[in-house]
Amino acid sequence: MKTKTTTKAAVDLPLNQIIDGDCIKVMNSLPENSVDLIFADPPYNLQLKGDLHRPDNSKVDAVDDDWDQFDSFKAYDQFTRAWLKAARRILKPDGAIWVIGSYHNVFRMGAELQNQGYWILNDVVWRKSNPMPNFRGKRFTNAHETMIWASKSEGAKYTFNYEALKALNEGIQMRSDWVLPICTGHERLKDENGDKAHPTQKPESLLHRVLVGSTNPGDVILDPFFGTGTTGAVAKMLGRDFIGIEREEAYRKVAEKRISKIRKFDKEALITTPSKRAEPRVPFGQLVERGMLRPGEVLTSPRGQTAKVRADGTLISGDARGSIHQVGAALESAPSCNGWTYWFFKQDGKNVPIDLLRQQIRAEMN
Amino acid sequence: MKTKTTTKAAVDLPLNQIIDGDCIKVMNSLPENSVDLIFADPPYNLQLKGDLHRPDNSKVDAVDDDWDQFDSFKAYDQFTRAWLKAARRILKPDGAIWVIGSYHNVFRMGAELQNQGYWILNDVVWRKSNPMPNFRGKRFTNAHETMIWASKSEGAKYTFNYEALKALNEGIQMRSDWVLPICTGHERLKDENGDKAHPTQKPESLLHRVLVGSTNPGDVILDPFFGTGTTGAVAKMLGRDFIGIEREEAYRKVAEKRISKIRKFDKEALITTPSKRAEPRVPFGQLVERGMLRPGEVLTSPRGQTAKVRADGTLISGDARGSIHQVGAALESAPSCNGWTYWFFKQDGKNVPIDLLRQQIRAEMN
DNA sequence: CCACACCTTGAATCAACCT
DNA sequence: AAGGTTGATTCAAGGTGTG
Repeated sequence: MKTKTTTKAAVDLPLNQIIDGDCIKVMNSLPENSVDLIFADPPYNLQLKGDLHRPDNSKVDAVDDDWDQFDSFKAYDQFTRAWLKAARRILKPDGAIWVIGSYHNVFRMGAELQNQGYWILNDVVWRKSNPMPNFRGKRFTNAHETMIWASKSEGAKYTFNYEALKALNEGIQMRSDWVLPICTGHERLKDENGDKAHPTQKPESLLHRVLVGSTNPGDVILDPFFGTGTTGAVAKMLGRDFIGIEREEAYRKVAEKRISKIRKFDKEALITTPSKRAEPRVPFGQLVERGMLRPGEVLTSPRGQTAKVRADGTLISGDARGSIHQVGAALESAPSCNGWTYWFFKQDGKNVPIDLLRQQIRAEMN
Repeated sequence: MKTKTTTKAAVDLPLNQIIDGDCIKVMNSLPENSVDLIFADPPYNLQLKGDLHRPDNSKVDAVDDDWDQFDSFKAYDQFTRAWLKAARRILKPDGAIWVIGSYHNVFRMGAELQNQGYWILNDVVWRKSNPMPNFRGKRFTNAHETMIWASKSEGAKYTFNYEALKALNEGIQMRSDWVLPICTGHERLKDENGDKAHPTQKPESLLHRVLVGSTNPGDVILDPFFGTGTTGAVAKMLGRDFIGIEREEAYRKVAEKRISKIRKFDKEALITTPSKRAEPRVPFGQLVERGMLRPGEVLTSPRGQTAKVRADGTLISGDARGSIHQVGAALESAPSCNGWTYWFFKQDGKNVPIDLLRQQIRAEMN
């Protein structure tokens, strides 16, 4: 662990409190070079138009809060510039910042970080294991959000707990893409009506990884858009100090109650063993995309049936078309069929089951 | 498949060629509103101390202090602005663009796309299954790159082959994170010394997914940073036309040789799963006219609601009367309802959805 | 008690066509 | 150009209820 310059000012910080007010004004009132890490989850400026309904006609509870409304990109940029500047002033020279966003706002934040002299260390993708689908089938499922990790300036001696992260990842170096579920179940805070207390509550697992990786016990972590306090809760668990800023009273109240119930972990409890993953699913289409099978290539079955591969990973055999499983089932007049073991392709003059190709892909993934 | 406006200019395009020159000048020499898709993999630059060229080909001085750093971003932004503007002019109104980059440049590209009026549809993460590790253990393994998919403007009718992508993904909606290996092995092009011919050759699997998903056969795809021609190679395989622009002769030569060896896939293999919207529209009244349903016949819903068919192809159920969709929506107090799948009729004592009759009519039409 | 079916929900720039 | 009509469209978790 590296030693850092401790400024005299640090002792005057309002630690482990949630401050009421506009984050820019509050940050400007704090001493410069005084916090170790900033985690910021600012409004995304979603610009949603009409209502969205699911295929079952239920209505999606969208983010339509006032705090997410901006008049233009120009207004949003001005806001971003101001809070990033205020944040940079209070960061210690070897401090760092994390910001999180979606394609609506993250490009503007990233560009402004660079403009102000922050030094980007990584962009990290939070891949959601259970995202909301795209109901109308008009785009790709929006299945990730992007975080940017940056030091205060180029050459700064930022904190990176390489070994701890490697341990979190079963002994393998931590990558820039993290698969984590969204915040649901008991962790999701509810208001007195039983509705979600905050529309965009982040999962504690996300903050856990951020704080274990880029802070040390005793560090001061500031969150200028505190919301219902995930940053504070995880900081407290992990033996770090936090400063929260939040202007909505309802959110502050929920956060205070939440954090008061948190107990700091025992030191030994800090390390968790992640569970083993199931075998990853490999879509047949990937064999086509990757050129392991060519569109137009003919597959054969044990009973001599044939089918032709199409560019989208479906098969065609006479009138039957569909997935490897569907076409196999149709040809056998069976209710179902495992296409992976049913279909063979020619390799060096021999018939080989396509499952062999799936095994190759799985081997590469590990 | 939707029909698009075909401009007269399209016939004059230099199709399936690699054009020598600066991409901005070349794009400016092409007719406006003429290409369906642009795929761009521009220089990732930024810290390329001295390697950066302005749009006029003048060289940017080496940088080491903050002021020059700012100058370097400024020059990169100027370059980005210029080529994105040239690209937008030649895009058809319903055309789209894909750009790919890393955290060094992608935030600046994304912000500029938005500034110019492009409408971001998704950011897509290419998650590399075999990235290069971070050897020093100072950061997260840089295991992904980011692509941005955007239409020319808000409200444009961009191409999205939802069903084909879903088929590629084994029947599950395609997400915004794609796991694909980097380009290695036989696919990786070598020069005469056996070294890699291009430092950042993209895998064909990546382009396969992009082109299957966002173009149709016969579409024109332009790549302003053609390199060794992955875009052209995959376009040719998939029965699309391409236009490549590349100013390095060595890359052009490698690309030409590569593409000449490509064979287009069979027509049958190129057909991908069509969207249901593309099927011909059948008015419900036709079922009545053709005697498949008789006026007075009673339809039922899954929840036991009933309605009577009238001679003009409308339904009546209590006070509700109107189309199959309107009456269904009224009975369910829903904002909308697909009457084809909501209503059932009796056939041989069994309840059958009326959509079956529509399918019979459609089958006759072919 | 378990197994299984069913219901709810999540930072969303989510329609196309005809009159 | 605006407004009305047709009709296409969802995945993974977690919680709840029933047999």
